[in-house]
Amino acid sequence: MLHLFDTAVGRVVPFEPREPGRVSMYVCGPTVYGPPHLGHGRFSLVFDVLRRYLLWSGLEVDYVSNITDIDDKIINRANDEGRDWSEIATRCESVWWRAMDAIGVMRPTSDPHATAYVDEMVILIAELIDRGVAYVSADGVYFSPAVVDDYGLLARQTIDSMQAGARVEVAEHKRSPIDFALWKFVKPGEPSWPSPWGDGRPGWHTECVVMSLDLLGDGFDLHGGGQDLAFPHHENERAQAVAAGRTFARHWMHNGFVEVGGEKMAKSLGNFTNLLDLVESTDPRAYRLLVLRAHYRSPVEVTRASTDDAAAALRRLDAFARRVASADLAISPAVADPDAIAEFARVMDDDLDTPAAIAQLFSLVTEVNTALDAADTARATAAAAAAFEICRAVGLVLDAGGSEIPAEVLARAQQRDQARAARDFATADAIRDALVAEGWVVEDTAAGTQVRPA
RNA sequence: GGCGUCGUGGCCGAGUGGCUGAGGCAGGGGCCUGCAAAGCCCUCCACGUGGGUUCGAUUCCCACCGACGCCUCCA
Repeated sequence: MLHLFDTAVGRVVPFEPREPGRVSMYVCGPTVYGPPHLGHGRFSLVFDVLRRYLLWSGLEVDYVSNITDIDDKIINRANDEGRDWSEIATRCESVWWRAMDAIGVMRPTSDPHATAYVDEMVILIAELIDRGVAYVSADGVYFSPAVVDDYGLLARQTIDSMQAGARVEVAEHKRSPIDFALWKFVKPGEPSWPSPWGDGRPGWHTECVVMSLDLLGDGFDLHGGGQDLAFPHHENERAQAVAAGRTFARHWMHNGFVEVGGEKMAKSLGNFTNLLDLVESTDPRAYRLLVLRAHYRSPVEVTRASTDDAAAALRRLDAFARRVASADLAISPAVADPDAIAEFARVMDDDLDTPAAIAQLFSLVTEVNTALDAADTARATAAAAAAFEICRAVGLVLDAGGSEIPAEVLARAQQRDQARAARDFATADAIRDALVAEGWVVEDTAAGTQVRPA
């Protein structure tokens, strides 16, 4: 059975779905006001891997990930650029999906938008006011988290110790520094929606509460996101749900940061790499491999050197895939080495130990290569099938070649084989040198000269 | 100030109270090859510092040094 670290209890615990055989998960998606960066890419990959592993394990997965399409940052950018806020949101959202597709992240089962849930948010806010845990102030409606007994659960801090913090500003309209806005009254030039307390727009933390509960129901299985979302965002979501008498997420999962030069990558720090820039400058699969090689809770350093390193590792996997393809083995999930599959499941079930799984994958590659060298087809087939199962479970797509090679190039490869057969190595080498100079990788195999793009 | 994480070889990055330590990349040697490439085999290189607990610590505890994160912008 899968075990995951639960932020709410601070340790690895069994992950038991509310409904056997079916997992409901909610992953906090982006606020669409700018290009996605590597940090967005990481959380998307981490939860994509979890989702695929659950699917691979035979479970159904309801995967909800929101698009925050109304927010201060969107409005600010719209004002800066003299555009409509919705235009910013729409454009950034399309860039978001392009980036997700590029790194091979499965589309969510549903992708609710905050603006489509304003009515539901108003209902929740009214409920919180009725219960006396939220109040109307001069500039909006605020929530008092102090009423929630275990507030600070996800922050792993008590309210008192948080208030000792120097950064907490006492906004003039709040009763307590830790209170947060559920509803912000409209200011000139801002988009707004009607509410019983005045026109305005929702605060950030409310949307995820209504959307997750609406689409996944009370007591859904897992709520996740980047570590910086644990507090305040998730803490505040949870506080609202609890205060409204609802049962919220059963399990909380947060992934570690992407770092650059040992420092967190963040838009606010201005040290971010645009996700699309990364996938355009290197093999997009390299980022997935890089993320898989680190444990999801550890920070991962992403530099040109580390992506190049991952790309090089990928070349070994692709070479393996090509070799298996040309060996014409009868590969299917059914013939996968059961011991290898059991070992893979064992390490993945241990808090998603993808580094161990990747290590195992490379061991299987070596095993297959050795078996093929020894013409041990049975061994090679079982190990290769297991390796492909691992790849499938973590969403790693290997390239077994098969791309279109121009007939003219194939003709020259044939000429080279003829020259080699005639032991005319000068001609053979000249042909190879010419092909290499044109950007082809040339390899000799039992089946003759093989050519593929470099 | 409060809370917390981390410090592993040339690089990335796992892991463990003792059989000495995943994996990848890079480096060296060998096998294979007409020569290469790919592949296989072997190999160099590590547990921040100082104490403590222990028969034994890289792994547990304490201190220190250093890095980083959260304390309502943040994936």
